[in-house]
Amino acid sequence: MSVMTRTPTDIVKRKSGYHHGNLRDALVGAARQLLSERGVDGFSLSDACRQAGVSTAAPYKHFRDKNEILEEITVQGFNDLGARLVAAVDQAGPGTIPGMVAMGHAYVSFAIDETAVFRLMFGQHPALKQIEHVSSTGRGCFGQVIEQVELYCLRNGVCGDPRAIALELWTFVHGAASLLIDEDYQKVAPGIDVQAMITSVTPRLLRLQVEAK
Amino acid sequence: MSVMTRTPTDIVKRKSGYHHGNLRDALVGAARQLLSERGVDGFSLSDACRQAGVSTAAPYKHFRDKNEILEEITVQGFNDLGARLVAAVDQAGPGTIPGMVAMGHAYVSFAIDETAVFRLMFGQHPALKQIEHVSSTGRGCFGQVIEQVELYCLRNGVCGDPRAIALELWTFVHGAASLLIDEDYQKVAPGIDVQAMITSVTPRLLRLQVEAK
DNA sequence: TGTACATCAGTGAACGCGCGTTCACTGATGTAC
DNA sequence: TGTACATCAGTGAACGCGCGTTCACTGATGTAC
Repeated sequence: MSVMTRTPTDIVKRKSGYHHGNLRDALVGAARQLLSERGVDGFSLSDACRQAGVSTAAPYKHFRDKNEILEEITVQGFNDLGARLVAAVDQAGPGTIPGMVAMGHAYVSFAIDETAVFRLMFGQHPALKQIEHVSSTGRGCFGQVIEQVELYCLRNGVCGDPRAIALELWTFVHGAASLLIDEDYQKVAPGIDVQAMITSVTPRLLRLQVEAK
Repeated sequence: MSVMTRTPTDIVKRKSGYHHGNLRDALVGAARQLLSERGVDGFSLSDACRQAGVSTAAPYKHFRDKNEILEEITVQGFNDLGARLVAAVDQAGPGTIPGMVAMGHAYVSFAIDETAVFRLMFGQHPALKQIEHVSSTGRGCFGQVIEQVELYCLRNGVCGDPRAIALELWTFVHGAASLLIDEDYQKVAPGIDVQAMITSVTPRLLRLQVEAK
């Protein structure tokens, strides 16, 4: 039965009918796919096994438990997001407003492309929050935003606290991403162009520290 | 056994040992409490029955299924939030910046006080989003924010589109609430004063439409 | 005021389900000789 | 090059669990007479 449901990809990955060859990665891949299809709550380890064409006991040769797979996916997510942010700002111009805007756009794009992983990273999965490996990766991810704001402040003589500005940008962009993927905008502003809103708001948030009060 | 776990409140609610008297409300109350203790995912209808001191079949005399209870709680949540927003702006001054700030503070306070319900209202519970009764209540809730922004714009001669400004305010404040209740700030800015951040950002978002570009 | 009866909010036992995890096992692989 | 063997990534059957929901039932309530 499992032979019949085996996809070409699986066959390539397998070295033989018995040993999978790369089950660890295959399971993470299957989990990511199911996560994005069914959402965090609809995801089960058993499904991931079925998808990978392997018995439900097999994962325990590679992972402590179900949470360890989610942990790995979450850490990968923070690394992916971080890479996307850096790539975006590097291309659009570090220390410039377009660079900051590009980071905001990249954040939202990531949330759209990897909705389930995004929810895992920032949503309420209490077990994951406590794992040092996960939260330190997340911290590093945010650190890159601060660096960029600092660079912007230096170059443009903005006097506000870069950390505070970074938190404001993050807050806005995270709100946009959340309301978008949770489909809350749809009720109220169906055709909203979130990326344009970010383009419009970012420069204001960046320079406001100057003219505030 | 269920007699032993009955709380004084339950006894007051009961008219006799057999008929509960007010089971519908009692179940909604129990569900809300369990929701806030254990979160949306940890909540089960069976637990709510246990809490109400009633068999697991009893709810089906009052609700179609589990989702109908969650639906009721969500609608209540939108009404509560709407009432809080109106009360806040009325007290602080309709059409003024302090009034708008007060609405933002009230939004975040609601998320803190009613975290689980907040997640139900805005998070990913696909079944609820499709129910017209739920989404129209949510729409009404946002409508009040727009009204306030319109009033502000009228009084202060702001030329931007009130709807767009309201969306920006909502986005920021929702991001703040989300990052706060999901404990994402803690990793990165443990002592952050979110309400102060809203106080600081709101006036800027409100007048920015003027000086944009 | 007292009795017969319809109503319907409760009971409690049972159901099928899918889950995460464990267990003793099997068989492919790669290494030592 | 060929064989013996240790390793360990897989199997598949089973487990206990709690869930949402259904079922025939029971007994308290309120109404009609």
